[in-house]
Amino acid sequence: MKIKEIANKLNISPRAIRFYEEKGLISPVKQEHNQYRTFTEKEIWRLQTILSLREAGMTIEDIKKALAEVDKEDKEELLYYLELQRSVMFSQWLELKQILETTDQMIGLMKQQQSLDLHNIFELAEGSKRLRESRKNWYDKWNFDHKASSHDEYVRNNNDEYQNYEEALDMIVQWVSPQQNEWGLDIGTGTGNLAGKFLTRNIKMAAIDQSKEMLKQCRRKFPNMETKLGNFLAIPYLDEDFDFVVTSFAFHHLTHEQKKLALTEMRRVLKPHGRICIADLMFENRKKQVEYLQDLSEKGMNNTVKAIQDEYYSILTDLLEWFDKNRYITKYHQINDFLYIVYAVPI
DNA sequence: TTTCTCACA
DNA sequence: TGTGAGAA
Repeated sequence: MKIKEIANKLNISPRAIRFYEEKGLISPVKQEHNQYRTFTEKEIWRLQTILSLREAGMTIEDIKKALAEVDKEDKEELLYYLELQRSVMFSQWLELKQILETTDQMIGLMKQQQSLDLHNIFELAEGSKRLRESRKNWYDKWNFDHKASSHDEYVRNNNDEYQNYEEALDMIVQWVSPQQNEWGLDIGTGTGNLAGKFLTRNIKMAAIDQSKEMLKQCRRKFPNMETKLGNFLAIPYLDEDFDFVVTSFAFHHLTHEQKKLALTEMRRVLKPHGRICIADLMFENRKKQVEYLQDLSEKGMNNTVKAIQDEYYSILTDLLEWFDKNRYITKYHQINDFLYIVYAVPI
């Protein structure tokens, strides 16, 4: 088939088809004598795929990568690209939503004061910008993709960071004690251990993680769990979706600023009565953190100091304060030196 | 008709 | 991320 025929068939310009070729997405054979391109069924299918992915908002470069996976017939990798795409779109949606909110607040201010209070508006804009950057600045410096295959074993054998692991997970299930028809979300699920505990109690669960390799393991262990690529700062679900949100041993990977954003995100995807349960490594308060780090550096354990600073352990009192401000009733329990479990129910 | 190239938004 | 014009 010649270029105009498929152009008509697919409702695009011949020019666009040549453009896709130029970008390396397709490579139709050219006839010897006149250099006309000829297209086979396979190429039409490929073009259709390109158009669909384009429709889904993928850039040419991303489509190129995705098509490479199609060529390799790697279903899982293609799925990953689609999910990655979805999570990117979700972040963009959240950003737009946030800009909308900021604008609404500005409109509100204008109406209230009948004049431009530049200072207020500047603060709003700054706040919005900070949130956006906070989202953008997240990256996986711990390389969880790399750790995925040995993660479960590491957890079992690590009596430091993952001390009382099973106990903590069981306690979350117990504290949340979900009803049969409820639906929960596990953020930073890793290989799905926490979500799995709910699932085996016949509770419908969604599990998200930013690492595709972790999710692979998770799907292998729990084939009927819903899994999605995503993170704390852009939870890939619509508003008011879940009855409860849980997370274990993951919250400390966020900076303090990002933690607040994450809590706001959790509240967004929760139904109004939705509850939150977090098990993680924390300091009881800021004073204890300072003292502990001082103590360590006096002992010359600078590596440990750095490790703890890098992991941004939560401050229990900060967390409780946020919940209090946002009208939650909380209870918490200290499991060991650093491991706490916090449970929050809206008033 | 189609191809290619250059410029343009 | 495409499009338009013009020459071959």
